[in-house]
Amino acid sequence: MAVSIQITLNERLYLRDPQATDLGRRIIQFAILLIDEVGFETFTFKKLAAQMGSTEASVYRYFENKHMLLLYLVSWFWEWVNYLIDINTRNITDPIAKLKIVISTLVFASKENPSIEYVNESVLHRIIIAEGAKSYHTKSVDNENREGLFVNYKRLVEKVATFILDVRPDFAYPYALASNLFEMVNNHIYFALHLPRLTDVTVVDDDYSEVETMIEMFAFSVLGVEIES
Amino acid sequence: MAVSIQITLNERLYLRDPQATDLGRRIIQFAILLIDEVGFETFTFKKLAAQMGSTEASVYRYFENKHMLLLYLVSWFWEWVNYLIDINTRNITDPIAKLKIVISTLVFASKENPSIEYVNESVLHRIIIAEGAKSYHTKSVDNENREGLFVNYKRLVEKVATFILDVRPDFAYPYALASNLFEMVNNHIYFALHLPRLTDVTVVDDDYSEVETMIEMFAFSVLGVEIES
DNA sequence: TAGTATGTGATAGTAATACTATTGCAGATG
DNA sequence: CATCTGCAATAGTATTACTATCACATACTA
Repeated sequence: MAVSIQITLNERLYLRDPQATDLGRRIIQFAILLIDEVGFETFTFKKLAAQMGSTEASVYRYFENKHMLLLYLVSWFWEWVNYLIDINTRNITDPIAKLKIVISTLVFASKENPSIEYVNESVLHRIIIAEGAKSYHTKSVDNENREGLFVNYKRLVEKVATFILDVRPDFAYPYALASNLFEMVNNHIYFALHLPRLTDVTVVDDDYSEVETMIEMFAFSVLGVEIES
Repeated sequence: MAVSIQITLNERLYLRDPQATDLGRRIIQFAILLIDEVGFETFTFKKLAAQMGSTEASVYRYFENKHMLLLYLVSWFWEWVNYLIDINTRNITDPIAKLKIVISTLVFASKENPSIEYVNESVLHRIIIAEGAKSYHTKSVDNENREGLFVNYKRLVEKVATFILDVRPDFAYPYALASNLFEMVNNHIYFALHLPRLTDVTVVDDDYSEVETMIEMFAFSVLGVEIES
């Protein structure tokens, strides 16, 4: 069952709001599937239009180019994770428990329930893992950052940083630890699948629990907190 | 003064060995400068040839495409770091000291001495920081990994993993910690420069010492080792 | 010394990519 | 009834990512 979530994103990410029209939602839906299938570099608006039974020009009315579309998807994902973390930590007061929930939400994002019909969150998670870093590794980062195109991610990192400070108010690197948790989760899922000699964890049949255990161990030992297994 | 270092790389990275000819070395030299200047996505062999006063077709005789050229540069860089680590840890027996040297070598790689005339290591380091992740975030990772195109990086991670085990033989995640150190160094230098709200460190005038301090703190607290400042 | 392989430059050409512009039409809205 | 919105269709351009061929200089080889 689809819960009605309103994901609010920076208007500069798109030319026309894809959430507002049928074609827009189909663009999002098929873009996720196609990028996952062929990879971001070989993905083109022409191929996307062909898959959707629409035209290249129509897609260009929604997004300036494929990079903006990627930025949109990435922002959408982090805003969604942000929402999940809010829900999952509601009524939780213990800061350590909250941080554990953040980690498990990150790792198991794709398995969560509240969903939007036209977004396949599980496939989108794969895209974030494989292509997410490309969204900010460009010559235009500084301009795009100035225009607020990364706010969703930065806000999320900020939220986790405050959770970290709740655990240890004197910790010197709350933002770095927070962003590192995000990067590490994605990287080690990717490594486990493609470059296993760069990690110690394994992922079999979409079971990411080893990643969760490892990230917890890293996070809490950096924070000097003993956790029971 | 240029020390004669022989950097040995997988032959499948190139069509013709760029280290062996004058044109080849010029390709490497100018490619590093041009990628740094315009970014990898807008970099083309045509522009490179124009800069060098050569032709597109000549560049294509050395590298299959620009992705292979990036793989070459990345491999070259890690092999060079590997060499630096070997030199810097020679005669060091204390495992903690060795790990510290690894971290400072990583952070200050671009400032190191032994250099090769046609490679601007400092600019190359910037490329690795900004574009390095793109070398393995492609649909062809698995094939390229099978062909051994990532061995230099994997061997380096393996070496650091053994250093980590020297510090703490019972540590459960030596490879993950090692690869995370590499990723973290690059990420946080990049964040400090472009997305400062994702980190706590600052980089002013190419001074990466805050990054070094932070990475040391992370590494040794994960390993449960007290370090004096 | 003639012959051949190697490295490079020059030129040309193709298919795909990354767009932009214009027209026209159907359905909803005022 | 007029107009606005969303969308499809068509066309066209500049650039990208190659591939192929030929010519020429040098170097090594028989």
